[in-house]
Amino acid sequence: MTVRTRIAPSPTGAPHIGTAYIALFNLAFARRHGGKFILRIEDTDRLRSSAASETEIIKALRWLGIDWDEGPDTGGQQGPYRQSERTGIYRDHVNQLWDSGQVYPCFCTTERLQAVRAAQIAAKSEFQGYDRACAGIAATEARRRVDASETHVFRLRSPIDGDCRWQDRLRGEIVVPWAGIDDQILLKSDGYPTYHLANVVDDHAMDISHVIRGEEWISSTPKHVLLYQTFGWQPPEFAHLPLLRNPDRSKLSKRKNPTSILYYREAGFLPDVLLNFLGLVAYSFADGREEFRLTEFIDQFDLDRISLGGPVFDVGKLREFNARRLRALTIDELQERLQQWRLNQNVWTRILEMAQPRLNQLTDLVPMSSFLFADRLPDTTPQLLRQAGDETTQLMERLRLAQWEIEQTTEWTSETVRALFDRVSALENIKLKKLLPVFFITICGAKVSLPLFDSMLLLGRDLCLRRILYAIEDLEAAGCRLGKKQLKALQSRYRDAGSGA
RNA sequence: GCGCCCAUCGUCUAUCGGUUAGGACAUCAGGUUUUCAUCCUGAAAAGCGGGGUUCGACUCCCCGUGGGCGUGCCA
Repeated sequence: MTVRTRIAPSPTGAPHIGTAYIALFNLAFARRHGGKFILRIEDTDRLRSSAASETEIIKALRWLGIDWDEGPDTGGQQGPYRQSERTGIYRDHVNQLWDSGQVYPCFCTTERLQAVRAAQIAAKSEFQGYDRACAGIAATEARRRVDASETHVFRLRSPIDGDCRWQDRLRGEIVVPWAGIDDQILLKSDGYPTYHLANVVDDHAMDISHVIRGEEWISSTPKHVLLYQTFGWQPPEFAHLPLLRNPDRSKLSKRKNPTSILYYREAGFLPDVLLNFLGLVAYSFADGREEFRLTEFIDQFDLDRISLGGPVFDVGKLREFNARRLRALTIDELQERLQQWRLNQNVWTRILEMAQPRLNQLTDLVPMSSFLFADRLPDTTPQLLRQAGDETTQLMERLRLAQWEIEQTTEWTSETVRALFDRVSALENIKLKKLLPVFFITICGAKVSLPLFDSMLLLGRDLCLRRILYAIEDLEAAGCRLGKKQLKALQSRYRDAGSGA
């Protein structure tokens, strides 16, 4: 059997460090066994998916040195590799199951579903999920309503008793009672497939032999196993990797850690070090080696050596690995790395264009632009407090709004940066000019600096986001915490303004 | 609530029934260095609890406990 593995990111935001982690193990396993590694874009969420995010994910993975044999950008025999371009395939498969009665249209409204859910929670019902209200609608009646273009989804009939069992490569047999699994939606009312359908159909169509993915998928594996059964297909081998964790052991999240791969690039981490580090969480070499290149990782890779405890992503240890690698470089190599990063002619030209009108002596240049080459700035709290005066609540709110805005922005251009600050100033009902000093301090470290938006472009989205988060962190430590209610109110104000997703 | 997954130093981990429980990062102490950093040496630091199985359990089983994930027309 030919080994074929895949990484299947959803392009709904910044490229996530967890994607790289799962990708690395899939890549290594495929290469180790002379197989193929595939990139498939799971853009079935029409609302949240974006082409910009897909581009960023591809760029980020390539920056790390992760390469795939087939994918939306490289092509391949079993494409297309973007699920939005395969909707016809999913539709055909659902129709096939509809004909055989294993799938049925469901006409329940979102409101009814919410009500059912709320009632189940209120009644402390053991079963929580869809009540199968539409499962009993007569076939002819269902057909008629669908033909009449009544809004509907398609659901898969699931067993109501017995157990679903399968072998996980790393965890052995997993047994899940069917009773806890409801009739899953396969096709949404917009005609797009859900993850479950698209994933199974594509893994089969693309001859994926091993599904190596995050632990968060274990609980939906029965749905996938059921789909393979229903289609009469041989399921792939499953291996569920432990999830990366925050220091508090919750699932790695952007609120508590930098999770964007781009942050690590912008903040001066070497791609090979980051990849090396990712190969060390949840995994160890049989000979205890801790420093390695990708080729060495592949050569010795053994899927069964993965450990199952959820590893904390320790940025401190990553930094130390990065330091060691940096120090081991020759000066020429170091220069090369620096140029690849940000210290190059092109960037300097852009800086000079901004700096020239502000220069009195040549000596002004480097101090003036040093913030463009830093990760964390010296504590900006005193400056921010001075700027805010008594209005510290407002200050915190503005930082939060900017944070949320940046998190929503995947395209990072002068237009989008400008637009996000326009939205914040509209939301706060003040002029942009009045709003910006706070962000000059947060991003540039001083109220007086090089132009903010262009600086932000140079720094990159995720580093700017980090600086805002650093500022919030520091201010909170200084006692400027927004109350739970205040934060909630701000959130709903933000949502109502229509900026949020 | 229900279901599932997991459990060794603070953190990442080794150990696949018999070890003084090993390494790495962080921490601390000492040494080298014009400062600092590097570098070297050393120290402190762990088997969640309770039952079994066994001549012998970190290792296998069960029950607790703790953590995580899932329970979406998100993936």
